[in-house]
Amino acid sequence: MLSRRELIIRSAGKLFREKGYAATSMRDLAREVGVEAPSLYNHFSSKQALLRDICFGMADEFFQAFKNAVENKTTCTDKLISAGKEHVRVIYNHLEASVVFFEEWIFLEGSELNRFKRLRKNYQQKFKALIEEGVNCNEFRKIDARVATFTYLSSLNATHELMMHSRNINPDELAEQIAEIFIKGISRRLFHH
Amino acid sequence: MLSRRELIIRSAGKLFREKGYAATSMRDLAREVGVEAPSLYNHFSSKQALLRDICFGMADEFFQAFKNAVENKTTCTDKLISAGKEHVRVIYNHLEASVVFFEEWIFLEGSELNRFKRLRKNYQQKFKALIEEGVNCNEFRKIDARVATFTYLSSLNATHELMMHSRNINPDELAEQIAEIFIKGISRRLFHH
DNA sequence: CCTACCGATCGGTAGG
DNA sequence: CCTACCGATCGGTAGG
Repeated sequence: MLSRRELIIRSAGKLFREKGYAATSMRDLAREVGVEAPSLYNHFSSKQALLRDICFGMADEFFQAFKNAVENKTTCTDKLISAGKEHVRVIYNHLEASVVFFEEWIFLEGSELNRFKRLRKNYQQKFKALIEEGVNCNEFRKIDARVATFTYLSSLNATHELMMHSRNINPDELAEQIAEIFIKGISRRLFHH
Repeated sequence: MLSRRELIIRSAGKLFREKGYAATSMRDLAREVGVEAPSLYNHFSSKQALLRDICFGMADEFFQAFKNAVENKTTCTDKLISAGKEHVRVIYNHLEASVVFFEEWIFLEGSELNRFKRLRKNYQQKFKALIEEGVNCNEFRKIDARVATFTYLSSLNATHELMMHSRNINPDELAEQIAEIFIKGISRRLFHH
């Protein structure tokens, strides 16, 4: 059973993804939920608070997923593959909210915007550190870690478009294909399975 | 010298990127241009018409760039590298408008939205065809061309974020690094320069 | 959770 | 290119 609060936040995620944060009115959201607009304010103090909950909730998911991904893994290659898989699985499990996380966070206001940017940078940094470590220990060739991080993460993030159009896609296989291209692309040797 | 029309469209591109289409008002745009809001309607029939011009103008740029990129190239590898470079150069030359092209096209209305989606699909298809051809002639290994296309294009598109933050980046080098990772990642053999 | 309503702002038009 | 202005819609509040 979904609590009312949970229902509102999911509906907001759906609408923010479909029409964008700015173009979604509280009346649109109320209609989707099945109440009158002012009733929403019994659960959330503002439209901004809804966006905040979605964006930072997703940030938590991604950080948790990364942590689970890298434990019990030894090589940078394995860590990067696993982190990629977990990352895509989070997107798959939250197809609407993840788009809000990727594209609507710019509507966060004031200090929350800065806090969000820091979290995002921090997350990217975790991937970058793995790539740098792999370069240092000769697992990967000498590449620009910043560019490689962007390459990998943007490919992983783009999976939401693929998965949105065909829900019966397997997120694990998808992540594996992307990871294989990327890892092969930065490896010193040919890649054997 | 920029015509008034050109100035308006550039200002619109800047604001649409910064705040999004829906959150940018014609009054915001008028202030940026230095006129009163109603004066804008002497140059454009509506806010929607501005978005239309930016989105389809950028589509033209990308198609033209692709055409230039592949002529006089023989292998799929060379074509993909060259197309990647030209793609990134278009982004570099139109840093604001390209973000509108990537993220604000969802606010296109009615038949224009469908026309835009078709163009976009068509452009992706050109990359996909190169990858499929490369697989067929054994230049690349047996990969899912759809996934590979998304991987490559999303990495190339992400360069706008990198270039926005440091304008003195070299778009050619950036594209080359991404292309090298990607081509190596899908190649049958090790890649030699 | 609702009805009634607020001040602000929106895209756009009329008329000059 | 401007001033004056339109009807519609916005996020949110008061009060019950």
